[in-house]
Amino acid sequence: MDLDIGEVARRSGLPVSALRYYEEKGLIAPNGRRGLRRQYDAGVMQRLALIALGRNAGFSLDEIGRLIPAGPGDAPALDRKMLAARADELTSTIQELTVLRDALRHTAACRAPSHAECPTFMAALSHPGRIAPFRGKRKLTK
Amino acid sequence: MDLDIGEVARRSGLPVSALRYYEEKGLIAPNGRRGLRRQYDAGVMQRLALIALGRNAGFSLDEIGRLIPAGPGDAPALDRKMLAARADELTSTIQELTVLRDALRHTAACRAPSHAECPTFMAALSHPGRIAPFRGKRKLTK
DNA sequence: GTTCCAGCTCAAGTCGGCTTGAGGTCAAGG
DNA sequence: CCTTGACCTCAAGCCGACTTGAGCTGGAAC
Repeated sequence: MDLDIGEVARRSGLPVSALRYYEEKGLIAPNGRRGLRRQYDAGVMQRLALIALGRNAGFSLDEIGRLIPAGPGDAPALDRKMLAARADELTSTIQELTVLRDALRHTAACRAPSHAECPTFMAALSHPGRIAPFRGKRKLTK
Repeated sequence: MDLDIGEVARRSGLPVSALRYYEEKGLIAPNGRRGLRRQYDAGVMQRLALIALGRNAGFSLDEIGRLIPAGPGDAPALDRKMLAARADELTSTIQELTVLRDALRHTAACRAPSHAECPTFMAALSHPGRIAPFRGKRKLTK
């Protein structure tokens, strides 16, 4: 029992335009068509979940495409190396965010007359190498 | 002893084009000009550090502009409420990323013949509400 | 049999954060 | 004097991930 694109949109929370876009990018594909209409089988939902997972992990759609080629017989074949690498990156991202959050929290709470006089704040400011933005493609996710 | 834009670029790691762009957005301003050339005082470095901090925390340049108006006498006046709110958001972002990283790591290591047979993987997939992308402006930072 | 609705295609637009390019200015050095 | 190099302005372009709009189709309901 196949699903109309609208139904997939409803179930996934993604706009139909995004679904068509994903198709264009080769991330999903309808089972076939009924007339003009794309018909999806229920498995697409899992694939979308997987894509979302990837997006949340900071992969671009192109990377996701490389990461989860539709394996033969529909089980996505994941690239374990890429996953492990991203896991490591996430670890350092998490680390940075944690430092940042603590600094933010402290700064918000700190009652020094001027932030310039708060050592925690100043320490966060002079944290080495933090001025130039990440040059990576990490995005998380908009 | 004032700095040329090129010197600021060198010290901060930011391209000059980005510095001019920041100026256009009202985030930094030269001390004055010598001929046509912008001259910055050393304090700009701290301000850039602050901006970088904000970007890393996921604020847009516009938000940063609102967050750190150049206080009277050059000490930036931070909006403590906004900071606290973002700290809370960071906490949940961190939480999500941690779950994700663990799932990734596990998936990479897992030797089940197909990922479909790995319960950890499947659990990550069906984690509720994770399909639709965040609609916020969070970006982290590119 | 016409009015709808959901779907279709293709091209163009949007947004943030810059970058790039063309063309101009200016001080210092050979 | 003329070149070089660092800077200047302004307009346009770029990237990813979609969205929007115009104009079309095809089945179903009245």
